[in-house]
Amino acid sequence: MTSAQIPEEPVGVPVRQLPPATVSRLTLYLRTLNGLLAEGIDRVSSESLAESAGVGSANVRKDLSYLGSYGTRGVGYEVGHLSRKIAQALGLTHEWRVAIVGAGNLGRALARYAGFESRGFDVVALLDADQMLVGTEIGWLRVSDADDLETVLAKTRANMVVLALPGGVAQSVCDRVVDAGISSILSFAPVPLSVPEDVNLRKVDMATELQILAYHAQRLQFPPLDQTGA
Amino acid sequence: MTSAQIPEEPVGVPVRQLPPATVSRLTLYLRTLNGLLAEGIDRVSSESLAESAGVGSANVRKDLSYLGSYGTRGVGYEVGHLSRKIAQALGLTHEWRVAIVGAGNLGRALARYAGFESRGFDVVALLDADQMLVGTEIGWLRVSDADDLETVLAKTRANMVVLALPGGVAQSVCDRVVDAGISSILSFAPVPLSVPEDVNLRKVDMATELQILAYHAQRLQFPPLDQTGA
DNA sequence: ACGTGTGAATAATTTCACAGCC
DNA sequence: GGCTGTGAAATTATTCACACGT
Repeated sequence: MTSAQIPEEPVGVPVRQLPPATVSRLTLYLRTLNGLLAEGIDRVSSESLAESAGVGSANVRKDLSYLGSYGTRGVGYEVGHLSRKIAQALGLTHEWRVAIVGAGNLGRALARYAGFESRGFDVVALLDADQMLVGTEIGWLRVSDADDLETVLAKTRANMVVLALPGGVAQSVCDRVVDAGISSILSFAPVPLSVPEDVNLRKVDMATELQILAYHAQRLQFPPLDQTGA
Repeated sequence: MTSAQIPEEPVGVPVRQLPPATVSRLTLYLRTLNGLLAEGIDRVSSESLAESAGVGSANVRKDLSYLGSYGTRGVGYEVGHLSRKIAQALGLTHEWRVAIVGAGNLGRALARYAGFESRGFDVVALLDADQMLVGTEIGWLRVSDADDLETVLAKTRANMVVLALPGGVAQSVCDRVVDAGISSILSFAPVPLSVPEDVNLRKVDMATELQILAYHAQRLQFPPLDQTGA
């Protein structure tokens, strides 16, 4: 039983707009903090947060300062408290219901990915257009028919959608998702998608990441070749 | 103590180093260009590249100018040529052999992900510690025993490794991979990893992406209560 | 005309360095 | 002594605006 530590601040959302670079690092800090929590460690310095996130400690302190002054000078940060503050700033105190469209390899992997549940994202639906898959159980979900997209989204009150489908159909499904009123979309489709301005679209492309690695690897492994193109 | 800092490079040769932000956008342009190629479209403007990448056109032109002047004023860029130039700049003309460690849901999804092959990455091995999986066929690969990691990496001459495994074992496997001489690692493990400085590690965390979405969604749906004092 | 290429201007981000508090 | 919090400086990235070639 946790004794009364820090009085829960009556949510004031004292946070203004955070710099995008800060937002993405906050998720890294949060991950580290939750790991520390699990280990029972309750204090942490900007230095060690910095190390596990791979950034400088001044950067960490600056990021955290946007949330307010939750550290103790000469001591560090209290893990539980900081974790809660970051979660709050990121909007993770709300309930996020995620529908995954596409029950192929990736969609199935995502549907069973424990990391979602454990971090406050509730996977409420898994859809696919393939009639062979519709109705089958994957993880704890039954695959719904992608034809019923709008109905399923409404019924499950999903407020986020993950697109895990082939490039060919991504844009049309994306359009339907947008029309259904979803404004937060995470796409794993390896194609550019366009959405209205008020819709938030993030893209993850595994091959892209490998390409960036390739660029750096090339620079490490191979001497600067001179290639004056024909 | 590493003192690899170069205070200033008195270059006489054109600097080959690309800004990190440019490198990641180049992968987006490349994706678009390859799509255009497939459609048989052979010219493109910075404006339309910009649109599909979601950036400004001046940004595109600046990025491309680091590679040289491959556009034609008043006309645009020749799709095939530009595609090749970008691929070359990113080091995609080399042969990249990727070993995937972890044949769980995600590892399997990655092993069968067509996007790798089609973009010049050859998946040469899939490993797992689970004896139930070792020896089974996934996609066109037979799962190798993770105990034989070093041997498999050597035999397949893998030069990149993708970690698709649970957080608990990620660091130890990562260490072994590094010891085996791999210096380009893409991790999907939802934990911070530490590697020597000369090793290139990139991290993709699906939950992280959802968290960033959550932040923006929260700001859309629950407008910041404007109460600085009132 | 049109759209690239690019220096110059602006904005964002990171790093420095040190005052302030425990 | 140790470590946070934060203005100021440095660095990096984006945008502007227009000259230039086709």
